[in-house]
Amino acid sequence: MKAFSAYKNPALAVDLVVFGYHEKTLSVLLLNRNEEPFKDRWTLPGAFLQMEESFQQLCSRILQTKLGMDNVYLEQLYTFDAPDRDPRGRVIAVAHYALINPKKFAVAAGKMANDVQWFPVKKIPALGFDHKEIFTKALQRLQSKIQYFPVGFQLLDEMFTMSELHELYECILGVEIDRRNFSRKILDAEYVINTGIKREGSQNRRPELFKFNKKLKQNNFQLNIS
Amino acid sequence: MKAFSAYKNPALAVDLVVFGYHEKTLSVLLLNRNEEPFKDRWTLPGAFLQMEESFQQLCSRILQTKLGMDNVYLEQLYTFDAPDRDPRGRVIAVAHYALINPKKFAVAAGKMANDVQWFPVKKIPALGFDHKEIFTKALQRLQSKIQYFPVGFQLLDEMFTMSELHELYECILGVEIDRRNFSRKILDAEYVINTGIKREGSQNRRPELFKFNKKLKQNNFQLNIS
DNA sequence: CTTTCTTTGTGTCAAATTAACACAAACAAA
DNA sequence: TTTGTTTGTGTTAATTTGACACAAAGAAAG
Repeated sequence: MKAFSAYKNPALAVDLVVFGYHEKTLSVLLLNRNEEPFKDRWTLPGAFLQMEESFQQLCSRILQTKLGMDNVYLEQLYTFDAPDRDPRGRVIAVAHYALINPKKFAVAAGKMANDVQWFPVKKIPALGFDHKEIFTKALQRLQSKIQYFPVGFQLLDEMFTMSELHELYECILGVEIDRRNFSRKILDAEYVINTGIKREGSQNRRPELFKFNKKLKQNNFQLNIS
Repeated sequence: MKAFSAYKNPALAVDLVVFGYHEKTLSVLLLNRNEEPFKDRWTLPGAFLQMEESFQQLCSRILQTKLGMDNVYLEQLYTFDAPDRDPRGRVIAVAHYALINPKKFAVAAGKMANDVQWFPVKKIPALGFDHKEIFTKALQRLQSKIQYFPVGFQLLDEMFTMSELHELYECILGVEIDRRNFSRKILDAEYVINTGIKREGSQNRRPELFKFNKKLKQNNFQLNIS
C-alpha cells in the first residue's frame, strides 16, 4: 500500500453530455447549479466518483437521481485534466455522453423542473467550469460517430420512419442529405447485415414504418454523406 | 470544500503505450516490474498523478525518468476504471499512447537496460494488470487514426523515402497496400494541402527523399487502403 | 561502358461508388 | 377526379478505386 499513501489524489468526477432529439432539434440537458461555484449558471450534470463505483454505475446514478432516467446509450468521451478547471481544487473529469429519446423520460416532471432543461445545441448558454469545451467535443464525436455507426437510432422511438431518420441525420450533421440516396444507403446496409448479401438492382421493398434490426445496431456501417 | 471531504478519491495513474518503428517492425516499450504486485512481469510504463500535474506533464515525467526521452507525439487514449484492475486498491488509469522514433532515443543505454525493452506488437508477452487490454486498444486506435491523419511520420526520421512510409503503413495496418497507388495518394494529399488545388493528370514530381510539409502534418487527409 | 537488376513514379482502364435527378406509387385534400 | 405531398426506385454521368503495364534512374556485374 506504500504507493498509495505517497500520493494525494485529485478528485474524480464524471460529467455527462445528454443528447436528446425532439421536433427536429438536437438538444442537450443542462442543470442550473444551486450552489457555489457557478451558482445559478448552467452546467452539465455530473457527480464525484465513489470508491467502489465504476463509471457506468456513476453515470446511472447521475441519470437516475438528477434526471430520472436510466438504461440509455452511453459512451466514454474524454478525460479533462486542466489543473484549474474547478475553482474548488483539482478535479479530473471523465466526460461521457448519452443518447436518449426525450419522449421516454419526463425530465421536466420532477421536483427540480426549473433546474433541469433541454437546450438546442445551437443555443447553448454560457456554461460553468470547462463544460463548453466538453460539450463541443461531445458534439463533434457524435457527428463523426453517426457516420460509421448506427448510433442515431438511440435517439428515436423503437419504430420510426425513414424520413424521421433522415431528418435526424441532417440535423445532427448540419448538412443537407439527398433523401433518396440516404434511404437507399440505409436499406442497403440493413439488407447486407441481415442477409450477408449485397443488395443488387431493384428490390421492391417499401417499408412505411420500420424497426431497425438489432444486428444492424451492433454492426458498423459506412454512410457517406452525399 | 465540502464536496471534497465527502469523498474518498481513487488513485489516478497514467499508463503509456509507447510505439516505436524499427527495421520494419512496430514495437511497444515494456517495463519489467521490480516490485509487487506483478513483480518480474512485463507492464506498460506508468506513474501516479501528482496533485498539481497535468497529464501532459506526467507523461513527460514517465518518458523522461523511466525511458530517457521526451518531446514525443502523445495522445490520450481512454480511461480504464475496472474496480479490480489493480490488486492494491482502486486505481483509475488514464491511458495515453506515444509515437517515437527509436533511433533518437537510446532506451537500452540507461542503467535499467534490463528492465526496459522493445517488444514487437506481434509478440507481446503476458502483461500485468489490465495492460493487455490497454495495449490492444492503443493498437486499434493507431491503426484507425493512421488512415485519416498523418501520424505515421512521427515514427520515422525527419527525412524519409516514400517506400519507408509505405512499409510503415503496411506494417501498422497488417495488410498489403499497392505501392504505386499508395505513393500517388500521399503525393496527391501533399499537393492539395500545399497548394489548395487538386492534382490533375500527370505531374512529373519525383522526390527521391523528402520531408513532409508541416502543413501536411497538421491536416487531416483520407487514405483509403487499396 | 554495356547489360541487367532494383527501385520508384506515371499512365491507363475497368469496376465500383457517388451524386443528382426523373419518375412512380400511395395517400390525403379539395 | 384533380391536385398536392410523401416516399421509394431507376438511371446515368462523374468520380474514385484497384490492378497492373510501363518508364526513368541508379546500382551491380561482366
